[in-house]
Amino acid sequence: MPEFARLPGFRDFPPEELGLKSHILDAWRRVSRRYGFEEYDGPPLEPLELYVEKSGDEIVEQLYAFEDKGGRWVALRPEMTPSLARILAERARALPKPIRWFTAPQLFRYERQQRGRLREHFQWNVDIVGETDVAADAEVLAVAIDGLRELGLTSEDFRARVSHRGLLAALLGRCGVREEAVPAAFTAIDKLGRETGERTRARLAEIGLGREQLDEVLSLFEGADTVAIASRYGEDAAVARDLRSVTRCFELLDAMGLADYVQFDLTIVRGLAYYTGTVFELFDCRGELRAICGGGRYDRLLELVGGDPLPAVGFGMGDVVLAELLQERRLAPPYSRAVDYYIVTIGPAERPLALRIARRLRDRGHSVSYALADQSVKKQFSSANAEGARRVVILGPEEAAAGVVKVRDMASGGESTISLEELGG
RNA sequence: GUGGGCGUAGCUCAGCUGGUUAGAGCGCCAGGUUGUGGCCCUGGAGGUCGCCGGUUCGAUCCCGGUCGCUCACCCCA
Repeated sequence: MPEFARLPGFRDFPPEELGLKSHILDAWRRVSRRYGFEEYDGPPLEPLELYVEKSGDEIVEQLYAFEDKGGRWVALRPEMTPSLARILAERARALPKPIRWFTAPQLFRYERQQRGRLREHFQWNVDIVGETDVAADAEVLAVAIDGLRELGLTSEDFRARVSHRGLLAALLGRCGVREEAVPAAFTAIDKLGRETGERTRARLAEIGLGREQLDEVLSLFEGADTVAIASRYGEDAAVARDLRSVTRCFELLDAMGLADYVQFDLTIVRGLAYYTGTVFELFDCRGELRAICGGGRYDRLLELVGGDPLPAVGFGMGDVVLAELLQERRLAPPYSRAVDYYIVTIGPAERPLALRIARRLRDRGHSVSYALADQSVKKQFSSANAEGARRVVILGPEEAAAGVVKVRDMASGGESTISLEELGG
């Protein structure tokens, strides 16, 4: 087979494959700009240190890292947020707040590939920096939702599940979970629904929860909505504060007409350590695919990377799972080629004139193709058809002598004779 | 990193419990004469049957290893 095979987990994008990816990235960019976000980018290769302490163990274990010829340890970027943090550390002070930035970089991870998870993908990142108000949380959620709506998906297809880490931590505290045990409890809760109830109970028991505490913790996730939580734990100041934030977030999304797309779900935790407040994930409604999108508020990260303290909220959405969902719902655009004109010459004598005509058409912005080698007229028409030509310009000795060309409309088959001046302007 | 399934032309797949020149459809290329596409007809190219080794008189078919793909686990950006 091929002597030079593709690296595992990497994709080729021949034209018929590139179409879907471009469709997705184009939609992302349109929606970003519609919300007033500006695009940025950074280097695909970064110093390894940028990730080793900020990104958490899982990411570091899966880094594509190596030593370069200058003896520097470098890594292909596995996520964009550290680069964003560095860029902002340099210039955030001079930027008007809030900062609305987006990007769609190609990211890399060294991990065995599986469905929806390759070693390389394109990830849409949208962030609002410099705004603590929960309106910013609602805003980025709306961008994520609109990104999917722009591609034809509806509330029948996907849903955003929204939670709040501060709220969950406060509730766990009320249930008797010690502060140092909260991260472990987060991990256990994150797995709710993905593994058996016994397994979760065992995990929670391991961190020192007694039977009653355990039952109370689990009851938090059994259909507990914001109203139920408020009535039961509302007297707790931290719970009340974060609950107000969550409630307001839903009110804002409702006002934006997106209530059908969001639901409160305390089991959403997210793996990354740096999230501080709102966290959310977008899933397909059938639950067949892994999360389409994940994000949240990370108010401490930018100062950890060496900048000023700056609150931030954002999300990442990958192209791989999304492409699968679009294909399943038959929302992927069909592959097609198209060219405005294909010039057919009857004989080699007409080629110079054909090239002059092509020049004029292209200068006016039309796309033009033609056979590069002399071929039969039949073959040229066949190629015109294969290339999706809307019109064919036919140029033979008779036309050349008369200073005209024949133009055939490929869809209707109708032909007309027009002068060279008329065609070339 | 762990485990399961798969690996035959560019693509989708056949190949009857191992037996001589490995097939089909689609795609591609060339024709169906002299200035016209999509349909149709004819022909052609293209495979060391992923790779290495073993069993056997003989292996695409059985066994082992390896690589790749894939699904799940782990974990999740």
